[in-house]
Amino acid sequence: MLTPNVANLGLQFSCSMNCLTRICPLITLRLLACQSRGSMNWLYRNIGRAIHGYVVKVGRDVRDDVSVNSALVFMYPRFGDLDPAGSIFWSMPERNVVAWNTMISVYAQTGNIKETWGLFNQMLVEGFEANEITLSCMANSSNELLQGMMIHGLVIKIGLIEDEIIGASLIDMYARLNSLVDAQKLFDVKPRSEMGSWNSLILGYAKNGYPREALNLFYRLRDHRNLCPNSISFLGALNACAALGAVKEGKVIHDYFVNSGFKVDRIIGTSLIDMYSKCGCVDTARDIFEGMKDKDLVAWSAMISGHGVNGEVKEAIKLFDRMRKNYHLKPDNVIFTSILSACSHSGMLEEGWFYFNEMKRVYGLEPKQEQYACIVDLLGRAGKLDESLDFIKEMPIEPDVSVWGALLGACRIHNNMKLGIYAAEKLFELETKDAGYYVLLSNLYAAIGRWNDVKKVRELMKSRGVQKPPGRSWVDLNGSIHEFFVGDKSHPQSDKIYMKLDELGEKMKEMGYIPDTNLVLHDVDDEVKEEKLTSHSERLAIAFALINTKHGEPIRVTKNLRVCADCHRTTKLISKITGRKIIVRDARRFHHFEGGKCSCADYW
DNA sequence: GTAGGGTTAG
Repeated sequence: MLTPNVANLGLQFSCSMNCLTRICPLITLRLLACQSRGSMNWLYRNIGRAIHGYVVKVGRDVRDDVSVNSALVFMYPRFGDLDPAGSIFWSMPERNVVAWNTMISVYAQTGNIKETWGLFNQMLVEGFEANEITLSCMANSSNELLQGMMIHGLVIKIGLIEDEIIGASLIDMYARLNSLVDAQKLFDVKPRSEMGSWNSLILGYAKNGYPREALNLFYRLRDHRNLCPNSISFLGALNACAALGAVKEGKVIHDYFVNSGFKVDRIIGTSLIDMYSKCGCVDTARDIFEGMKDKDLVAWSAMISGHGVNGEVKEAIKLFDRMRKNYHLKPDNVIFTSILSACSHSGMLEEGWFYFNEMKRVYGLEPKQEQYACIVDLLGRAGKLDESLDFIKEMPIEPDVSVWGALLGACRIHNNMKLGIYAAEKLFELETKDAGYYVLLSNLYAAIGRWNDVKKVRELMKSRGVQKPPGRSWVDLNGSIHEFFVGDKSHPQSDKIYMKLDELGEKMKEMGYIPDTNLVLHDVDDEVKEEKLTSHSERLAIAFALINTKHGEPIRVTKNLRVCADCHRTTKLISKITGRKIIVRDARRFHHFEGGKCSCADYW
């Protein structure tokens, strides 16, 4: 029985027309129940549509009911159908705050920031008063600090600053806008008993580049006299471990979760898949994934990208095909992004194009910036730079920073100065604050010795307040983290580390290795450049790990920036010389080095 | 009835 009808939904009533309104709450409840995100999604979608059909037919009282309509507005976007939500909302004969909130939250969740703010303004103009849920949604869809502060001000003015929902949303907002100090301040003045605030701040730190702080806060909560972590707190902690690549710490937290009596549900399961994948333990992630009873799109998504990011493209594609064949799940933009990026990082040009076309043809999904960037990347890495530019020119939407950035990255790989500089100009017109792009352009200029332009890029960064974080690499040795900066000599074992690097350097030179000094960003002579290169943070970390682990044991290193081409070559050689498996996770992906080769096949 | 916690490229 695949097509539900009203009879089997329990909505057949024998009541006269004037008591029709009585069934509205029941219909509303049924509609709201249609929001499973699991593998039964398709069935609920059919049920929801059937109920909607019934609502339209049964009579004006039901058709015009505010709750019923709000529930419909709420339901459709859960199935990815945004249009019906908008048209239902606008054709409602009367609306209340809940109806407005529902529509605002739909726009906020789908990232339509302009529409969200427009709706919010109109709601106020029409004389409705914002409540805690409205303002929580608005905090959510503030993507600039000024907007956020305005909402914060409004919260104070309306007298809702004590509200727990709002407190958590504001913390979340400040963290997302990279204003962790403000987030911490809000947390500090809140009554500490509010779990919402703890969780918001733990997640805020974890997701916004401060994983260590997230874990510290999580441990404070663990040791708290009156409170203990709930499953959301664990999400934050696992997220932080994923960001750190700290698999041992992650495993301890995983065990702690289970021993505390929590059940690994779909959400924690997905988070575990993500954590283990991002720590390079794809097998463990896979075990958890296979053990999950009801996998939804997000779980599949996490596992597919887990394979992709670890260089296992074939596995990623196999899994994607399995998902489409065996389940009634409709892939979304996120899954396609993972698949496309996996293809581009393995140079699978044809496959990438195939999936890009399939997105629209089979699933009716409109490609977004992310997917366009993937294709630009795909063409660019394969050396088809002109085709890549043509592709950008034909895009139906205005290319954003990520698209131009992908072209710039490809130009650097293939040393195409002219096009690279063009891409960079386009990129910087968009006023990005992402330091990585400035470094790319700077590298381009440095490679051809245009030091004046290198200086100009630096000045541009300064004037725009862009800061390049210093390169850091770290190793998790028996649960404690050892961290290294470029040229770092502060570690107690520093002498041994540099001796190890010298020893490896000699062996590498015997194998014909010549350092690529183009990659050092300073206007200095070659000897000094070489010295800087040999002390890149990941090399220090690798040498440290070699000294402190048993022979044959794999080495895991995490780096905050992307690994440079020279370190990549070097690590390949070190894996051959020492016979060790070296797993490096950089800011973007994994490199599994073994026997002189890397899983990324030199595409990254 | 409406919010908040899992997945995404460059």
